[in-house]
This record gives sequence, structure tokens and C-alpha cells, in this order.
Amino acid sequence: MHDYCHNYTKMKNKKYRLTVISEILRLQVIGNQEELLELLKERGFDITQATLSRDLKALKVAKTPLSNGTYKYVLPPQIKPISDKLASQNFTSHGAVLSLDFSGQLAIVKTKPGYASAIAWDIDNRATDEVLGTIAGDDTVLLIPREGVSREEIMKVINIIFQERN
Amino acid sequence: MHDYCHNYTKMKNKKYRLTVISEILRLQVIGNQEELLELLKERGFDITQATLSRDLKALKVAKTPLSNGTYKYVLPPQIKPISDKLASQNFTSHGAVLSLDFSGQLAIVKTKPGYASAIAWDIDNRATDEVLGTIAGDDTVLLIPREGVSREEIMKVINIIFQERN
DNA sequence: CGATTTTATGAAAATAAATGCAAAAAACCT
DNA sequence: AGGTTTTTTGCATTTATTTTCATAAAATCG
Repeated sequence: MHDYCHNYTKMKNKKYRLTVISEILRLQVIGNQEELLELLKERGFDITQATLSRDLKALKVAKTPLSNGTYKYVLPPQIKPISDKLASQNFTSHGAVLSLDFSGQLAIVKTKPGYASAIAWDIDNRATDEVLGTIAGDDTVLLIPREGVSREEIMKVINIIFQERN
Repeated sequence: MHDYCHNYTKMKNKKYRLTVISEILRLQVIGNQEELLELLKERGFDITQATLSRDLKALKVAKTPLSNGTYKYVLPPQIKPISDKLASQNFTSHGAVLSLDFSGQLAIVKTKPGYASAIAWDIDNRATDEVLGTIAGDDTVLLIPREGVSREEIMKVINIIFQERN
């Protein structure tokens, strides 16, 4: 049985908290974690600096120097979400990607004829963390994984990007 | 009285040092100041971490989390006045080269969209000693270093060829 | 050149941030 | 529900970064 009595004052939902953190950072200049911690407390999030540090890491928030000699935590540039909507709008779900194979440190993506450039573009834009770069022919994409990224990780991300609908 | 005996090995010029720091950060992943300090020492800059902290602040270098769980110091986005662009004769100083990374024995040069072929041509022609060949996509150049050529050497030559003017 | 002001730097101290580890909470099964 | 696994968190501590303060070096000026 589900618990209908969600206690919002005490809510410890990480996802929600991350959202709130993003909002705060978008609207005001935060120079250190203590400061942000204070604002979060005001909003009912009773966490420690350790957790906040992890949250900021998860959000990929960077600490950057300002011209006035202070610092500011800044959100990463908006990343295109890998949403179902997006996925269903381009060929990603049209089966343009035929196969993925590996040879040494390189990966080869075979596509339908003519699709390689388009597929490569998708990969470049949506797997920036895992992929160093791509080079497209007509029906083949050469994919260079970032050093230290495993084959599994590449497979996973390619799967996510080009997942078939059922 | 002026001192004519400038000791270059011990050169403590801030401006130059900042340039070198920028170069390093542009080309490799630095996760903390100690690490960078070490690289600077190798290059003859004998400074303390305190100074480096100030340097990074001056350069507005941000510390940002990576998806692999580590951190990276990143330079602020390059702001190029249009007048500079007009004044330049070739891509070399247009900032068409965005990044240089390595994976195994290969190097990947990311460029502005459409620039890859041109950049590849420049590399082919000006780094014949270090580079065996290149393959260009749209915004990615796959660079195959000559056997025995180190990453450092590649970084160096790419830096020389595509150095930004101030 | 001296005197004065500005800038750069190191050493040490103060802050800030990251993390190992254990425990608590939540999510997942049968 | 009861057992199991995964995720989240706090605490304590480590590690990293920033800053203060004193001094040295460089630039400025009369």
C-alpha cells in the first residue's frame, strides 16, 4: 500500500532539491556552499554541506571567478534532454542506425546509406561526455570514445540516443 | 640602476605564465591546482599554489564537475571581437580550433562546424614531422601522429599553428 | 637617483569543498 | 510483510582553495 501522507516540510526528495538548487543558482549570485546551504534551509531543506557538495557535483555546477573579485556557482549550459519526444522526432527511431562495433579504441556505427552525417551529428551533440568526436562517411560513422570510456558505456549511450520504439 | 641580466630560466613574468596556464588548460584535463602546479614546475615556473590560485582567478578559470566523477578547470568561453576576425588572414587565429584530445595513439581536433577540412589541411602542411595524416569530418579532425611522437609534441605543434592572437 | 606607490609573491592561516565510511532510507522483489 | 539491494545522507576528516599579512620586486614620479 502506498503512503498518501507525503510530508512536504520534511521532504527529502533529491530530485526536487536539485531543481530548487538550480532555480536558486539561476536567480542569484552564490559564492560558496555555506551561503547556498542557508538559502536551502530557509526553504526547508535541512541538508549538510557534504550533501550539497554532492548535489552541485551532480548538477555539474561550476565555481567561477567573477570580475569583481568574488566567485559564483554557475549552472552548466543547457543540455539537450534526451527525451522521448526528441527521440521520436528524428530518425533515431527510424532504424537509421544499423549496428555498432568496436575495434580497439574505436567504434564503428553503420547506418542506412546517406545517414551517417546526420547520425554523427546526433552523437556529437548528445554524447559529449563519452565521445571525443566522430567522422562520418556515407553509411559509416567512425566514433572516437573519450579515453577511459568503456565499450559498455558507448553502447549504452548509443542505445539511449537511438533507441527503437516498440 | 637597471638590471640587464634578466634570468630567463627563472623568469617570473606573470603575463607569460598566464598564457602558459591557458595553453595547458586548453589542451588537457586538469582536476586540481596541485596537478597544474606540477606541470608548471616542469615548464620552469616555480610558483606556489597560492599564486596559482590567484592566477586562475585572474583568468576566470572555473572548476567544473565532469560526468566521470572528477573535476576539470575550464577556461572561460573565448570572447572574440568581430574586428579581430576581420583583421585575421586565415583560420589560424579565428579560433576555429576548439579543442584537442587524445584517445590511445590518436588525437581528435574539434573545430567550428565546417572548418574541419581546412584545419586538417593546415595540420597536414605544417606538422609533417609530427603528423602522419589527418581525416576530416565536418567539425572533427582525426589526427594520426607519427609513431613515437608524444602527446606533448602534438599539443605543442597544434598550439603553435593555431595559437590565438591577443 | 631616492622616495613613493603599485603589484606580485610566499608562508601560514582560514575557508571552502570533497570524500570515506557507516548508517538510514528508499526502492525492489518475491 | 520480510528480506535484499540500491541510493542517499551525515559525520568526521581529508583535501583543496582562498585569503591575510608581511615583504620583495617593479613601476612611477619629482
